[in-house]
Amino acid sequence: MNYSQILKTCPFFAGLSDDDIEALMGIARVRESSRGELLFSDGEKAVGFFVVLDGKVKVYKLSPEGKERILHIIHPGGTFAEAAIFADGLYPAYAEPLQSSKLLFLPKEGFLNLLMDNGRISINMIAGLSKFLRQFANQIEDLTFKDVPSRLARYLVALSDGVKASVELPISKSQLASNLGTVSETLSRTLRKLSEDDLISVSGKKVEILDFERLEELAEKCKEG
Amino acid sequence: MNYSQILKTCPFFAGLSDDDIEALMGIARVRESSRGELLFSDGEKAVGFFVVLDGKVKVYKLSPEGKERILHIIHPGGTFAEAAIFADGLYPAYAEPLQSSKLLFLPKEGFLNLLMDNGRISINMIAGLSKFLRQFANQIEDLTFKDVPSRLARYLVALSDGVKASVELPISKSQLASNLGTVSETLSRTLRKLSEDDLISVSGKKVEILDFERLEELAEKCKEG
DNA sequence: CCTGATTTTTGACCTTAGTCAACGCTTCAT
DNA sequence: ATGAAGCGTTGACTAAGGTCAAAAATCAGG
Repeated sequence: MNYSQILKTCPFFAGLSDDDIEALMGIARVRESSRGELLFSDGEKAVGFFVVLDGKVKVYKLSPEGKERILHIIHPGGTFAEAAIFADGLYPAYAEPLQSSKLLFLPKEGFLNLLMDNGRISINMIAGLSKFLRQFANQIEDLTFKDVPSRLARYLVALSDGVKASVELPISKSQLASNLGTVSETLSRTLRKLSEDDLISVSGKKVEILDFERLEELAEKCKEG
Repeated sequence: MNYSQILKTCPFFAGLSDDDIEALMGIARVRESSRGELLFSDGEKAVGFFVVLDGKVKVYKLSPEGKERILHIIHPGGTFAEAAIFADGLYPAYAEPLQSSKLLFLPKEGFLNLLMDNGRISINMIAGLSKFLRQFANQIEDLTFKDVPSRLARYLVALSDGVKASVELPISKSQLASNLGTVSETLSRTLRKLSEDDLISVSGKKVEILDFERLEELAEKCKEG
């Protein structure tokens, strides 16, 4: 199977010429990793970054008590730890697959050389980082301005793409809780509350959106708003 | 006065050759702006980004009720909105000087062209974005794991550089509250509590650190930890 | 040195959401 | 089948911190 094809579909490498892709593949290594296997730890020296070809990876921080806070969930086509090989050369969090995954590993050395003389790749990388930055700014905004019901509503609206009436949660509810900055108990209660208000109906991982209008309204709403 | 000299001292443009700097200056425009003057708004089309030469600029989000949450405070040498000209081409927040400031404006068009064929500038930019990303990840971590006293302690420790026994708050207390993700009332109470515990002593913007040891401990500590 | 404006502090109150603990439901391996 | 382990749900309790309102302190002009 041809990994170059997969690379081309991934936003991080969009718009690259065949030569560029070939250059990238020249330094990349494929790596298979199974659920729960630690890819790297917070504070570890960063030797390269990853592209998810298949599967799902969580990137998370750990509190001293061992409670985890998920920063992102990376789906196929996404990259992670690309910021680490710059900043201070240390991985900033933990990473581990949520299921068996196929990854592409890009070693720091080779990649930096490539960047030096390929403006296209650099600009893509910059654009990708900018998007992350945007996401994080939104998360911070949410954490300060929105309560759990709003954050959940926003998540569901985003997941539904503004159209689908029925969505499937791509991750477990406790993972979702961690990603929304809350705990599973609260998420559970909140899902129930939204159900009781006839905004959604939940059965397992399947969530029906009953009242898109009001759900979106809730997503926009702020604390005490 | 020579702005090139200032550019060279600023991390974003570190390590650039004189030619690079000259190229940058060729496309840059100097702009003076006074306290409270809106530089750009959330959602506005991004036509370029800024370097702070002198003064101080706040970048913030607004809740629908008009409450502001400060995302960063930019000091001289710092840049802002550089992510905006990529991501989706819109400014992601509001920006306005906290005092009369002198800024350098880099227009999007010219800057992108420069990036295309200057690997050094690209890599610097990538490194800068990575650092922001790191900061944001830390903020998210803090908001989920740490309570207000810890966040304040961390802020003070950072401000003191681990040495100075006495620090001067560079911004007003209500601005600081917003930056720490809380409100001025809570910040006020927290400062008082830390004073009563003899960790610090406050008078106006001047904060004496009385017990560095315990303050650092508090900064590390987590909710219920 | 007043005076009006802004910032900071304080007090009383109340809501959100986290903790702890218990229990139901699956799934999987022995 | 039967524990064992993991996830999800529920209830009772608690505390951190936000809101509102008002006093106190600080600052800037005239």
